[in-house]
Amino acid sequence: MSKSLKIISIMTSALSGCFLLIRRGRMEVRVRYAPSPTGLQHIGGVRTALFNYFFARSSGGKFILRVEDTDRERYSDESLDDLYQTLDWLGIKWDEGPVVGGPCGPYIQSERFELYKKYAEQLVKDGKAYYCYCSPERLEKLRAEQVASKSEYQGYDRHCANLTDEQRAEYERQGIKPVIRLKVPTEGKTTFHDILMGDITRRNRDVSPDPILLKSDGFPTYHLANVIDDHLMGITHIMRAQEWIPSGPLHILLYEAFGWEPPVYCHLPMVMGKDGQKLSKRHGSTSLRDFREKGYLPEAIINYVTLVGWSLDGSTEFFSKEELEKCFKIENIHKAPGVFDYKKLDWFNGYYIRACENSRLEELVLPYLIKAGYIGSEPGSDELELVKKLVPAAKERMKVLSDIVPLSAFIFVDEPVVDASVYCAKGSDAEKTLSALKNGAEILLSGLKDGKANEKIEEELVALSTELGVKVNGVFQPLRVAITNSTVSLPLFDSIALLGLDETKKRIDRAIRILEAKNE
RNA sequence: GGUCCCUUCGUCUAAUGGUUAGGACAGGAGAUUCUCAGUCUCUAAAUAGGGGUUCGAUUCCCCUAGGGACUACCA
Repeated sequence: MSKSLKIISIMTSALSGCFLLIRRGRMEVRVRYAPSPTGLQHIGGVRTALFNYFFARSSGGKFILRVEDTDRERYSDESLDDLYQTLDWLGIKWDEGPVVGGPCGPYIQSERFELYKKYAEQLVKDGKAYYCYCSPERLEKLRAEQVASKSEYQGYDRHCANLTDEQRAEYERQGIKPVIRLKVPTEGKTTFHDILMGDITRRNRDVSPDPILLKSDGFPTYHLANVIDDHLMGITHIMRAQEWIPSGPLHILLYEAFGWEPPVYCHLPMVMGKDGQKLSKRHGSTSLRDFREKGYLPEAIINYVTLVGWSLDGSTEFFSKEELEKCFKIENIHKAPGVFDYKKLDWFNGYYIRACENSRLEELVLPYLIKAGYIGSEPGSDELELVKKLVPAAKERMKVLSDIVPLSAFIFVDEPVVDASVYCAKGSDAEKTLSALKNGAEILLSGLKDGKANEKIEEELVALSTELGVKVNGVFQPLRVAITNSTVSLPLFDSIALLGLDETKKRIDRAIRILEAKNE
């Protein structure tokens, strides 16, 4: 297909898309998530995606994914992969966009390359924009001077706003590739409406003067591509982070220059770190990949992230994706920025892990055990059996899936505690500890061999503690340290079941030897 | 510097003119006859400050303070 044909097809498909909207009688909600694939998907972006997605679903509209890959300097394939993977992992499906297509495609801006140029040139023809030949060096110098002089007026000095034909021809002869800049009016003011914030007005003289629409490489800047695509794709509501508020008036100016009706705006409160600054790497993990790798569940991320800057009624905490698809309301979005609380996310994640079906949890936990080298990369049936026993015992102790590794380490890595004092519980002494270990082992091992119920054995151990004149833990602690090599562990009977009787006996005998050597 | 936005417990938030200002996380105390976790109970903790309007302001208006964002051939 030739380039011009392709443009025509884009334009007509956009038209038919719009026609579809109108034909439904009532204006259908169409929102979009339009990330730039220049890095990994992070919490802030995902929250924007979620809000758009839930708003679309709850209002019976369409959720569109658009890839804004106009910055070829920072673009990476990895980022694009990560975008798809992340949305897929979260279970967010887009109605129109890359891969699935749609009536307003293509949905990847680099594939619409020629389109933007055409619109930008039209603006020049209409006298709404102009070619600028200023070098980056000159602009850099200009900026440095403005900063140094603390000038109230900052930005481009409109050096090329009124070039004569001769001047232009001369620049062209020199082979300078121009950019196209929008003529921002110096008089008057521009207002846009935000659902949350109300009307936001800015004097045109305060709008950053004459922003670049088309770069010298022929790619559009964000402002141009964004406005054109939002219009052609029939976007009705723009939900994006509040950091975009300052460019709102500029976008309105662009819509006016084109003679288009601007959509409704809804600027989302930002997600901050503990120090009140925009959330970033130095606050902790921000990329979804990080969270996925550490073992956060998608339902926990969705639940918690949605609750930063949104609430249903102030008391409902747990929301499934499906529930949010029904009850999400744009009016319940907050104005004020919110701090991302890692602890609360942990709490949600622990909750969702506990709510998880054991069979699913077994599968989720497997990669972590494999990565730790605890089980083979293709686990055998005995290994799977072990995991099956491990999961219910470890489940309510996990905040993230990777917690399975420290919780189960005692099974796979045997590093005995050689410090005798560790075996001794508070209120006990070396002699009683050794005695508790010996007698306790006897009760435990023979009881288990005879198939006695755990509760029965536990009773006998408690009786032993009374006999020795120590607290219950005075009996359990030496056994626990002997068996799990730690004062903190899974419950004793679970630990033994995971280890097997032979290994348990071996470890207890060893501990007895350690304590005896010490007591001599 | 300029422009714009924001302001209820430490954190996420509920209450929009009349409540002992509610819930949750985190914190503290206790219970659960094994540690840890979990669960349960209890507890401490807020309307940024100052002016108005009003019989009455968390809620409406103004000012101040604090915080944030933007001010690129990045989005």
